[in-house]
Amino acid sequence: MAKETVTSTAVAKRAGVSQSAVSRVFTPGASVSKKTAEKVRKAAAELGYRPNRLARSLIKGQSRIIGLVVAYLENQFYPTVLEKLSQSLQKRGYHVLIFVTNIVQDDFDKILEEIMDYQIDGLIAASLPVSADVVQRYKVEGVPVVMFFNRFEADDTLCGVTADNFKGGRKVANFLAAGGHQRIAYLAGHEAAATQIDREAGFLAGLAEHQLTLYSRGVGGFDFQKAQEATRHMFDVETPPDALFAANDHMAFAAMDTIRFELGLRIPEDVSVVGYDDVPVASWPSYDLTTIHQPMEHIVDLTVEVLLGIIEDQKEPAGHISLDGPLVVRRSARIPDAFASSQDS
Amino acid sequence: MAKETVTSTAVAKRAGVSQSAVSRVFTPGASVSKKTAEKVRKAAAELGYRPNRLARSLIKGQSRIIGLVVAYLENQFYPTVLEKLSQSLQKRGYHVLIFVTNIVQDDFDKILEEIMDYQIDGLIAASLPVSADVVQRYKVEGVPVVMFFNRFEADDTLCGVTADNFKGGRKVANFLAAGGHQRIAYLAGHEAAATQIDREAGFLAGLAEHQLTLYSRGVGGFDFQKAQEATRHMFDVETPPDALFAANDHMAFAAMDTIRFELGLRIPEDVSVVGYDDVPVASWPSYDLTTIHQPMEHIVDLTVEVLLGIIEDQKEPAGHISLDGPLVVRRSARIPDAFASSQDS
DNA sequence: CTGAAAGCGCTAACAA
DNA sequence: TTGTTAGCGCTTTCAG
Repeated sequence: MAKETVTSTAVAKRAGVSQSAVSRVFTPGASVSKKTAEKVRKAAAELGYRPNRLARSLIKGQSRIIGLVVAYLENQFYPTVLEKLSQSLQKRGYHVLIFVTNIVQDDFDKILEEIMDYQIDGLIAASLPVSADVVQRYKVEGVPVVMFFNRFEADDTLCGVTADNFKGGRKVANFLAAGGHQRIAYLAGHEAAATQIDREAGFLAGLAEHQLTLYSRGVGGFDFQKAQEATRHMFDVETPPDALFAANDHMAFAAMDTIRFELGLRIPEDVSVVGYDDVPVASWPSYDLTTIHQPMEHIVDLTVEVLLGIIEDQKEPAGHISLDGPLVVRRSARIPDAFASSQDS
Repeated sequence: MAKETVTSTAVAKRAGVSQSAVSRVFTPGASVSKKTAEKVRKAAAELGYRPNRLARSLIKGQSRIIGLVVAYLENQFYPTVLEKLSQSLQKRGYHVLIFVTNIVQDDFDKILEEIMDYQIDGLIAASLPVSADVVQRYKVEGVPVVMFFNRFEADDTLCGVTADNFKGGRKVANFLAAGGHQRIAYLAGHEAAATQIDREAGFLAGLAEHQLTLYSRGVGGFDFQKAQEATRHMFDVETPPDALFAANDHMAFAAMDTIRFELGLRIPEDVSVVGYDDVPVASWPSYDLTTIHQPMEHIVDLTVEVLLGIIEDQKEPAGHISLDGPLVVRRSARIPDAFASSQDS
């Protein structure tokens, strides 16, 4: 019940050594004799002593806390990322202070300030539709920032790891073109979002390479309901699209449900649907969605590595790294012969 | 670039006041003259000063950090919970240090120690299949612990908020019985899990009230694939079940996919399926799952309230609170006349 | 290798 | 209302 803090001084007294001796025992590379260490360890164990990280942080000027700012947590994609990230960081002795934010700008600024107050050692920002300079400001304040699943402006001073959304979009275009589709539609995400912009750009570029243009375009804003509405709208025409590329899986599911259950069309016979992300649900039989796989584990690993590289080894930020992800061919879209055995494109 | 820490002393110097004056300006209920406050604010702004929370925490003995330990992050249910929780806490000036753990016991102990090192003000543990006494130990050390989505042993000293899983299970039994089902199967989760045990107990109790017994039982361990296998197994008999209650939605989806696409049975004509949780996907047209709704927001709110009550007002732990959740009637299960308009049971 | 002493940046009595 | 003075629990010189 009583929250009596066991301090290093208490341990020192009990072990019959100085307080600094205790400190040394709990400091990895310090020089202590075996005998002292033993005495101290014993006393510490008896008292249930554990060093106070806050006090240590205050001195060392580093907290071993990494701030994580995420928006869009409802996205099916994040849980796994969070898990990986947190575990990966834990393994290296860091912990994650999490901040969930809406997309509202001023919120974001306030949150960022709050984070900084914890003297975090680094910041990871995911999927923030934020102008680079907001983050920039904090980077200048001395806190390394790595972004991921994000978009990077021409600004080369920020570093980040991301999937190559442009390439991914183009892959989808190739795939759909190879499938002989004639009326290809695109279901866009949140217009300002990094991923949205790049995926669409890549997709359009890919179509152009095949002398194709977009048949129609709807905006789903990465939202299930909005995606459904947009789909209805795009298909409510004399000759509906024969293929649809959704900017992420979440919207692809929405579209598929609408196409099948409201419009009564068959997938992939009448319409091919392709998504982006390869979230777990994509492989569920009900959807069996053809989609671009995000090399998530790889992205997370790299993000951690880059960030800790900056923090611990003063390494220069690596700039933008973008990782390629394969097209996972399932059965929601017509399969061209060339892709018959699910290979990458 | 240079990470020069702006301290309160620097601000004091610039404002021409004492360092403690600066401190007071940034301490909510302190007495400072308007004039001083202004001077200090100005100087602080110019220097870009923000108080160092770590230093403050060291003195006050409280960090305004809440530890959150979660297992099973892959469950579709958590993202939303995390978001709500984090935002709710942020609003009250606390932040969340997150720890993701596997179900391995010794891992858990280590993690808990690490958390404590941050001098967290409170701990929220979600869905941990952990013996009460591990957490107990920490509670004794003076850190309030609230668990949620969890199970509570007879041990009444721990407090927690949870959905009333027993009642929920019984509701499902009533519903299925009212639907005239004769061969009712149950798809169990992780055998040791809190939710699993209570839901099944309630379900069986409910069946008994209607002179029914379980037709068959499979174990899916809250895992998609395992749930599919268990379903296959349960239905691979001469006369398969005509109703299936899955211990959570995730497994219900797995079961539905197997029932429809592998077994070629119709839902709900041939088999009724009911889940538990009411995750977002449950309302998607492909599944349209009848399920017990978890009053998640309510649970989260209450959890925060209880925890902060203990921390800030020294309130006595409230013991176990369990919240009732309604049955959401959709179309994955035959609808008895009595339930025709989707009401609670 | 070890103890003494000086802080890290801040809050909280205590006088003034 | 203010400045002065102790620390919070720990790390880190600096002598010894």
